[in-house]
Amino acid sequence: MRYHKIPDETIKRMPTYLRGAMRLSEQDVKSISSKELAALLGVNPWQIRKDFSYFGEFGTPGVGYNIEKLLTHIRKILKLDVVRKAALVGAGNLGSALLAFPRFGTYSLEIAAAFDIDKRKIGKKKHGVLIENISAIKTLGQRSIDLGIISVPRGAAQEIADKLVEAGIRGILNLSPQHVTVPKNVKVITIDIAKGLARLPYYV
Amino acid sequence: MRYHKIPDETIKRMPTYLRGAMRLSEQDVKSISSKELAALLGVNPWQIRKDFSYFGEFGTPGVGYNIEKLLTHIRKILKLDVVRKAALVGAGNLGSALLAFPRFGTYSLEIAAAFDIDKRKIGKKKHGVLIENISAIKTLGQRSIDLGIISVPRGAAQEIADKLVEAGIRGILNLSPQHVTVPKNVKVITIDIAKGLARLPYYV
DNA sequence: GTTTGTGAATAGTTTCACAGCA
DNA sequence: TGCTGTGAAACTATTCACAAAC
Repeated sequence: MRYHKIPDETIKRMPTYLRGAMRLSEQDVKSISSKELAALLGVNPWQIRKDFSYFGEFGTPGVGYNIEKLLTHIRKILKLDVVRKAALVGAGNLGSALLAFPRFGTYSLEIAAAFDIDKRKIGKKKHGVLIENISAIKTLGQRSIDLGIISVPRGAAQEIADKLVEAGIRGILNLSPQHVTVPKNVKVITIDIAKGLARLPYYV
Repeated sequence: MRYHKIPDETIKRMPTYLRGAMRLSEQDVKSISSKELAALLGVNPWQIRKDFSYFGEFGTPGVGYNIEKLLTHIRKILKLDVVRKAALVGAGNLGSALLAFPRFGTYSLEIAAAFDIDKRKIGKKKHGVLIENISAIKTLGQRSIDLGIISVPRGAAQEIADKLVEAGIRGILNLSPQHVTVPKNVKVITIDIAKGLARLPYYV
């Protein structure tokens, strides 16, 4: 394909394709057609082909996509070809659940630091990660951690976002139901679980 | 506005507007302009006006939107004007975190039942909700619970979805990283937290 | 003067259909 | 024959600009 801006929707689907490729790799599958991969992931075959085509040709007509090649490509595209370290802020119920998440490893992601305001938690380990004082966020710059996860109550979200930005964080996963304002060189992705559930009755 | 199909993207934004209106109501604000509401929520004013316009005229030119009217309208649109009961399946780390979630109440949502496969958890209460045996899912139909939340490991997701559908559940929030197939009269919304984080390095 | 509601213009995304390659 | 890659068409959503309402 010539030159094209890559649709954001395509980027949103790439982790799904990565996960699919990982699964197939574990099962020692060597290659797969867009049709089979589509069935596995619950999407359309032409959508997969179009998405992949934005990044150049990596399939073989008549055969399909080589799994190992797919893995390498997608990891490079998503910049997940090296382990990415993230800092978790807020080790409450949701935060603790994230520390125990086995899924991050699939994407070469690692929660390398955790922070909380609660003195009873600070200094203790949760799922192998030491809980540090919020004030230590400023040391993140020297620890090659450039992603942040906000799982604090709504009222504290903006303040934490500011601290993370100041510490040199470049991407934030915001799990609070609060819009946070950041400089435009920092990317924020907000996921509000309650909002997902709130949308369901409409369709029922 | 004449007749128009409502964009799904509009529906996705409605819970955000509802949350904003709730906050303003608590602060005893009586009315707000699209511009002010937009600033509060981090969206565009014309987007808000367009979204609202799909449901008829509920603003006053020169003044703005009446908060109480807004609340009533959005709740009715999202069918959140009555309390909606949901069943949680999987009371592990993430599931337990959801049981403690204060946010669901904001949207008139209530986790009214919880199920797990682990015998040590069954019969005990977590955050006020009794953990029942997975086999009791079939009783949901008689308990006026028509929403389900799946927070079980990937491998069990489809099986749980099937059980929920069989019990008469109409909407499912799937928090596992697994595509689930359901009859087309059932709506599934999948939220994969790890996928959100996995997308961040791309933008960094 | 201020702010809504909305047709029209623009932008973005998905789907199709098929040429071209293995 | 089977499957990819991709322009073009169809569809969906966002942004604009301004008439009408307060």
